[in-house]
Amino acid sequence: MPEVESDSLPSGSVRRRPMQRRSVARFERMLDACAALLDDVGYDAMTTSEVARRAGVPIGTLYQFFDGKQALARALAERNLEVFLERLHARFEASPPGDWADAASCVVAEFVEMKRTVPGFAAIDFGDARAGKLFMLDEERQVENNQLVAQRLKELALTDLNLPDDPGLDRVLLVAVEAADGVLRLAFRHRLDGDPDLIAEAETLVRGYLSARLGRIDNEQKNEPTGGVTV
Amino acid sequence: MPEVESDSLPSGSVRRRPMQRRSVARFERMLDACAALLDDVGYDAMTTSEVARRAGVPIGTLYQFFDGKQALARALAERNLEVFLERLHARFEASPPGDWADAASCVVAEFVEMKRTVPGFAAIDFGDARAGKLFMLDEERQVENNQLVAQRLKELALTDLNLPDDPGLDRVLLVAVEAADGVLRLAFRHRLDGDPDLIAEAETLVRGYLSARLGRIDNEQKNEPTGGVTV
DNA sequence: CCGGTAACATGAGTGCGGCTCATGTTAGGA
DNA sequence: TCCTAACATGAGCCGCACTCATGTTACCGG
Repeated sequence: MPEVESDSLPSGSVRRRPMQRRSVARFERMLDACAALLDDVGYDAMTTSEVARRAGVPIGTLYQFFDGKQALARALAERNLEVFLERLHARFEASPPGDWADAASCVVAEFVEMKRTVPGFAAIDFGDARAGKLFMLDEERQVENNQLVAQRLKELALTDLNLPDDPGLDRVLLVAVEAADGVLRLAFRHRLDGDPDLIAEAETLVRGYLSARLGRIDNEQKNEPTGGVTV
Repeated sequence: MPEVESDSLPSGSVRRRPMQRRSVARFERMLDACAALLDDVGYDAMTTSEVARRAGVPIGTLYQFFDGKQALARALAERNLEVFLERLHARFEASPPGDWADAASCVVAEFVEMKRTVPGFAAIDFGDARAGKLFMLDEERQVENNQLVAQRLKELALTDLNLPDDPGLDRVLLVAVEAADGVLRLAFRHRLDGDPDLIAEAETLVRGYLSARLGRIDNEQKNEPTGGVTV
């Protein structure tokens, strides 16, 4: 019988979620070790046995909780996504953006902050499509990666702020997330702190796209539902 | 085919380039087998021994020409990049685009055509950052992936068409390529022929960005050298 | 307090796939 | 015709992801 808490994280990537208190700490330690190792040597050179060694658990224990190396990274990415959404929530409450473009700037800023401060986040973030299968939680509907991220961002934007909904909003946000993610990953490839020019460019790109697609909130032009970007 | 051709491909990813005629055919066969296998099972499930088997060569021969599995994929990606640039050149000659936005549409169209017709291209294209190290040809300057693609596209656009150059053009093209690449990969993730809505959206995204950044050719506004996108 | 059961723990071992290397064969020039 | 370098070969090595048989601890009903 369950000793403690309700599962806040999606459990699609873990083999067995710790039920007793003693194993909860080990569970987190394994994720921490994974994150540290990702920063040190990268995903390919990371070995599961080294993760286990750094976490101070035998290799068998690791495989009791995670389906494998990829699932381990996925679990870390899921934890990071929750952290990201929490931080974004706090940022939205501190100074609520007025339109989608400003909201996009918030998202970019928080993403950059995560890259700079959260262990393992620079090496493999929740949008990372490494092996093409992170976040493929639902085999049939194939919800994965940035699609999930975009979904969560939409919910956050529609509840926290009450930005206007829009037909096709899902696709627009998905495209924006995918594009920004690519440029931002590029910005952090060669510089630990991120290339500021490329970061700015990512923000410009997504702001321009969202403004053109969803319109400013002050002059809401709801005509041209599927029209092109008129720059 | 000449006996000994000048190396048109960058040789950074091959261990030994075939000098004698007999080995040239095998070289290509190995790349073809790699491409077919990528389509069949994907990169992770692809084994070098199976590539060798399908190409009809012993495993040792494969490793005489390629540094390893990753280098094999990289060599294929390099070959695909050359094919892509040739096709793009032909497309430009057939109907030359007038500005950067139209040129971008050409690039997107040809990229989609490649995804649909070239074996292995859907699974791993030249912009694919699988393992994060494709096209890292130059260890010191770290020229890789889409950075190289953007470079080649710039040369092609400035020579074939004579579009106006621009300060910061390199970065703008790099961002455009990275963004479009991400969205297009998404478009082809779940549909062999590509999601037409997402393809259209990728085109919209990059057209809008380039128009805002580089301006239309008819009203060339060279003011605001580093200014934001005014949508 | 005492079993009983399920969660938890352990690490030697297995299978597999990337890659090597010692040895043999062919091509092309002098 | 011989010599050298390019080419060819496949059994085997090595490292790593992952398993499994066996043991230990926590929790609960009685």
